[in-house]
Amino acid sequence: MPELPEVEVVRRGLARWVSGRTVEAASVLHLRSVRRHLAGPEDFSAALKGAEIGEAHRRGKYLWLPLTEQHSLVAHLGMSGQLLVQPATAPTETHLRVRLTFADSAGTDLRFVDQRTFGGLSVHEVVPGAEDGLPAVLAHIARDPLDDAFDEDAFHTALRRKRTTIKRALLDQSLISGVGNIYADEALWRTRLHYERPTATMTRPRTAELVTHIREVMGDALAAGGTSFDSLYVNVNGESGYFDRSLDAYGREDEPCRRCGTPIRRRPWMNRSSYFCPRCQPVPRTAS
DNA sequence: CCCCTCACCTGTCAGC
DNA sequence: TGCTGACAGGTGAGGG
Repeated sequence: MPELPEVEVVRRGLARWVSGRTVEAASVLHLRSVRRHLAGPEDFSAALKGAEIGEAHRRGKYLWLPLTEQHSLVAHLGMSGQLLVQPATAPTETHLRVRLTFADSAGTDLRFVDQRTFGGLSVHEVVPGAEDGLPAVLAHIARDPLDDAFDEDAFHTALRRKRTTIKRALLDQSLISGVGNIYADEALWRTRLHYERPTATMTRPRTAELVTHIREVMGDALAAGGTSFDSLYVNVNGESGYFDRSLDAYGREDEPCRRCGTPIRRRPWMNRSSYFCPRCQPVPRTAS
């Protein structure tokens, strides 16, 4: 499942292999993959036809490519999405949903492949005056912690104001973007925070520590997964080597905590799972 | 307004 | 062998 580091790898691949090219045609092979393009698939294809693709941008797990001064193509990979630059002659993937062809002689196309169709592509209006072509529909997404413009003070203030728990807050994209279930558990383990810690009890130094650990865990993942983009493939798959080697909490139920040896526990949480060390990350004394 | 739950989607795997 | 259900989880609509 692509999280921020994987999406950043995709962004770099798009920048290298797609930016600057002119779209010849866009074919929609699965309606659900363009459901966020409210004007429908024909309008989606028409908006892309003949457009010159601009610089590749990312905020959290969203990607966008400016098409004109007023419109950008937005991509979200969801749970299983991939953007692949393939030789035009390569066989059609089982879950190919959208294909873009280009008006040049490079001989490659851009394919959106998505088994579970949680992700999608859509064209949206740009925030007026936004030089990076930021689509208005993404304006509410907070900066991510790898972004120079990430505002740690504002994040801390928002945490203090909320009456919720820390892991919910980490997954709230309007507070901080790019953190998914896996990196939330990893960062909380590194910070020795229980996932149900009330956000209102966070101190400024504790927030700073947490943000540092989020940056580190994402940076480690980017370093481990960032080697494959220098190829013909704009590759994302959840099987990056990082996941196999470097996780301390996520997916390690009953395995010993790498700090204290206590078995890692798994708890059902919001229709998913939370993994934590019951000794390093004790349950907060108060639940409110 | 704020917070929480759940639908959406498909492939894999454990258990019967 | 074949069926059933749990699980994976980002996002946003809708309910309380």
